[in-house]
Amino acid sequence: MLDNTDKNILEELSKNSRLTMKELGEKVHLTGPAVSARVAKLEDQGIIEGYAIKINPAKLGLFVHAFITIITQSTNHQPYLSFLKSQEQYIIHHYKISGDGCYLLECRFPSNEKLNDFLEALNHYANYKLSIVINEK
Amino acid sequence: MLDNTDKNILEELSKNSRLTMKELGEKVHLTGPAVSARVAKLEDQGIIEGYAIKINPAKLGLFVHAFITIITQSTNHQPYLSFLKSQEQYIIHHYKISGDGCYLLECRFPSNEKLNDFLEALNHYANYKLSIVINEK
DNA sequence: GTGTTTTACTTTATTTATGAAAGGAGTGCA
DNA sequence: TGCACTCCTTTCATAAATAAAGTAAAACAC
Repeated sequence: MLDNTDKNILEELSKNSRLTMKELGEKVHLTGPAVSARVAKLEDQGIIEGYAIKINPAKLGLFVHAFITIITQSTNHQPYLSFLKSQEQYIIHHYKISGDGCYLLECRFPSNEKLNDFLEALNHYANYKLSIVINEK
Repeated sequence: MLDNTDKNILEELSKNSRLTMKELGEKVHLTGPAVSARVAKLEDQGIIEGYAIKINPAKLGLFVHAFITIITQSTNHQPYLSFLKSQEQYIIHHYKISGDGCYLLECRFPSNEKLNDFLEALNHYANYKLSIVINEK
């Protein structure tokens, strides 16, 4: 399905998706139009879903990175889900999981105070276990 | 530090980082050169760290998305860390955390079989708790 | 209040990249 | 051998990026 050139294209675009087609072509030993056609194909196949930027969260004042495992008390998750919708600003990802909880939240907060506020509000809807990220890697 | 135009720029680039500066300019009501200068500034400030692609993992055959909480037995984490380095293909993120474990791993595997192989190997170095992602959101 | 500097922008002109079209090389197949 | 298909290159018209110059408004010194 994907040959080595395609894999190289994905790798180069992962590192820098704003390469020009000419630059990308040079990296994978193709001309601009050739690599452009391949990228279009990868988009059509849905392998490339989109193009995004990497933002430094600390520079935006988001200093606290937390994972919160949710254990809902009630079988009706709707109140919890509605609450979450009101807190979208802090939520990066929200996964439904099997294992030690019902959901896993990945969040970023400006401060421990805001995290504390969030947890107090959350506690009306669910129990939780908190993990704070100290470091990546 | 950031005005509304900058926030709009970050939002638009998060949705599509391959916009031309001319298109981006139209969205935030600036000319190409003006928005180009702002983006360059955001890069210099380290707010924009880079440009990446969103890849559909399932289309690359990565069907199993898992979070693994690591509880190391020994105080010497080095064997575990070396083991991880040999398994880089599966690791998306590796966080050092406070809370219910020492580390949190975010991984993607082609299949439950590969996940099982990974866990059996992992078990020589650490205890773990496994959460498998059923769904995002 | 006046003159100066700074900042952020627009306009213009040159350079560079994109994208469409045509053509060629290699592969599979009847 | 001849045909169809895929994937590529080359060429060229169009569009975008970028550098440079000029403008307008705000900040500041005196």
